[in-house]
Amino acid sequence: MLTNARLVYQPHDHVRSLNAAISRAHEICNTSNVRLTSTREAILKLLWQSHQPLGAYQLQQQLSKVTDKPVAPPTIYRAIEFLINLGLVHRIPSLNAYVGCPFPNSEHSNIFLICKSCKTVAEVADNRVNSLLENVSEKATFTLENQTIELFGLCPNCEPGASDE
Amino acid sequence: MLTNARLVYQPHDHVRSLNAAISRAHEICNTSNVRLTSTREAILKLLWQSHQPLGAYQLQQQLSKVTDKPVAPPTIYRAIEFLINLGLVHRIPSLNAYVGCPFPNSEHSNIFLICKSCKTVAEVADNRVNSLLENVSEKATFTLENQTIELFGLCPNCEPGASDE
DNA sequence: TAAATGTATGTTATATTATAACATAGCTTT
DNA sequence: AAAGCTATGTTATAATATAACATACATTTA
Repeated sequence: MLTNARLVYQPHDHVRSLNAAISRAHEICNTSNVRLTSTREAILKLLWQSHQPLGAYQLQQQLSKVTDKPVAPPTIYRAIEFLINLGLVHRIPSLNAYVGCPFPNSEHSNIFLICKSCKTVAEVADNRVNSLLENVSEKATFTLENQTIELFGLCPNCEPGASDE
Repeated sequence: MLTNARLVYQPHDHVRSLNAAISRAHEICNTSNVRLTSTREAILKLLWQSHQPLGAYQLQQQLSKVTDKPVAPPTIYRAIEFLINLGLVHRIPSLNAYVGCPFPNSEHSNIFLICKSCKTVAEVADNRVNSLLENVSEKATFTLENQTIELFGLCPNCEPGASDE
């Protein structure tokens, strides 16, 4: 099982993990022969810095601050679309919001753990889920192509019985 | 495994299944001591008649035709909210659209099989999925409350190798 | 190096989805 | 029939997303 749950739920070195992730993203773009322009990189950074998913208009505000000039929605949506196509970012449909993918490039099952209290989103990939859903689809004679799994509940920090409360 | 896949994917007697479903809905409302008013019932019928999920503004148009008078968005959203709370209707977040639930009242896992081609949505409930996701959540120390699982692909009627092509 | 081409961004307007706030109507109990 | 609750009507607007066309920037080719 692949997950960023510990990373998300615990304090950690943002700068270091961010730099690694950005290098990784540049590699991925080079491989695909596409450009990680400054706008796209900025959006990706904003998303990776936040464990809460960000909406397009939140990104607009934040990008506008960073670049110190106005930014219009299409700019944001274009960057998001680009990043999603590369698997660097995911959309959380029930929140109309976007998160950086912690393990880009790997085939995975897109399971999001969405905390109802603090809105933090962790991502999990588990092959057993993939095969079970494959099996469920087959039984219904449905040809599965991809999936989005949203789990709502409480993260360890917001769970009433949490140790540090 | 509980599913309406056969019903959805094959021709069937709409009127009969609709009447049964409406009676069922009335029972559920009586039990909960709430009212299935004519607007609410009309919305529910529209959703049950369609195997494609309907958006709020599609429902607005259709309801307006049925009742032969203008209907404003809040009317639709209120009815939808009411029906969702009773478990009679589900929202499909990635489509911003709504479907009638084929097995209201039963605890289930909300697995939607969404056909990319014809947009038809079937629903499946499978306890194995529930327990696996429970397990996945535990491993991430996440307390699971509820979930939405959207599977995208091709329904049997749209699958290239379908028998009746 | 300049023209040609393709890719990315800027800009304006508008579509689509959803909700807030307050007024009116319609049951239901007393 | 008055009071209280639930549901609906009405108007306005918020929040999310895209269309369409103009401009700029990058990359190749001549």
